[in-house]
Amino acid sequence: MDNKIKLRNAGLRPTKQRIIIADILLNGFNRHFTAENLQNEISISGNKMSIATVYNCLKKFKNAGLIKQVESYTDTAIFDTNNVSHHHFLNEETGELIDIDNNEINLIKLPDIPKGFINSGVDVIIKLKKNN
Amino acid sequence: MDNKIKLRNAGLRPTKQRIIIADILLNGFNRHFTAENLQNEISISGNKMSIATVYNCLKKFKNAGLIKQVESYTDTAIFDTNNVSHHHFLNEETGELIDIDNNEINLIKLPDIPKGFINSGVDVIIKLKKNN
DNA sequence: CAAGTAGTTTAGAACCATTTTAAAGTAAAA
DNA sequence: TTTTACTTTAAAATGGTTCTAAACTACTTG
Ligand SMILES: [Mn+2]
Ligand SMILES: [Mn+2]
Ligand SMILES: [Zn+2]
Ligand SMILES: [Zn+2]
Repeated sequence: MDNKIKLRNAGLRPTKQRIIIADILLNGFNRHFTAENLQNEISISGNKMSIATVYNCLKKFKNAGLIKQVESYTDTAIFDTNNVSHHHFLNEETGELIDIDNNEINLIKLPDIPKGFINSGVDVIIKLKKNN
Repeated sequence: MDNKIKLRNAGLRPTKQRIIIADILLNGFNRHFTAENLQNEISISGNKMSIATVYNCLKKFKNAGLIKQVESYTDTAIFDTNNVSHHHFLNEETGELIDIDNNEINLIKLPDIPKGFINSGVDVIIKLKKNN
């Protein structure tokens, strides 16, 4: 595999562990996974890796732009006295949320809903950063 | 306060603790907060409540429709081999995510961005539930 | 190649938000 | 009033993630 080279190009040392992970992840098929998912696949591939290393590698891969992490917006549970359906601005610096009325947003084009499912709600988050 | 009545109408027993929380939360001003935020405000109001009770009450309030919880989509960190900006379907039953290309979604109307900030990215999550 | 050094891996501990446990307390029902 | 179901609580448990610090390994320099 040229995953060794992919790692080098990304500015990462091609360690044994990183190559194992690159072989699993960087094969052209996109997927979502947790650290634990990945550790299991590493086991299945006949290797063994500490969970700390799995997290370390994922962080490096992410910072190098090889993968992304799905944004979560909230480390801790956030409650909201506004119990009407609405969207949010997210101040990326502070984590503060600001309500957006549903009628302030208009989604003109929606993707086809996967067969067998129905749209049960759309959430829009507009991230904010300071203007200069 | 008629918060005792509000609680009754919501099908909740108006305990001392629930009334303290209702007095803080259900005053007509909307806000976002964590369990810890609320516990602090309870202290400031001259009362004392265990964190377990704060969580218990928030869960009850939520199930009764008095407040909402901001959705987080992920209890655990989810990584994504698709490192191009994109949106997601969320299977609410399983937590599974499915990619949506950015060009599959068109936001025709956006709210005014708060003064001093710029839009640094929009995330759309379309929740899915089983059809029938 | 050495030898040095900077970066990496690891087991295990720590962290911390949230949930569970189980016992004591309280509100509503009978 | 007595009973029953529900609620509160301190403390322990849980579980994902990060930290610690020691062993290891990839790269650099001579
Ligand atoms: Mn932590
Ligand atoms: Mn947990
Ligand atoms: Zn809100
Ligand atoms: Zn994705």
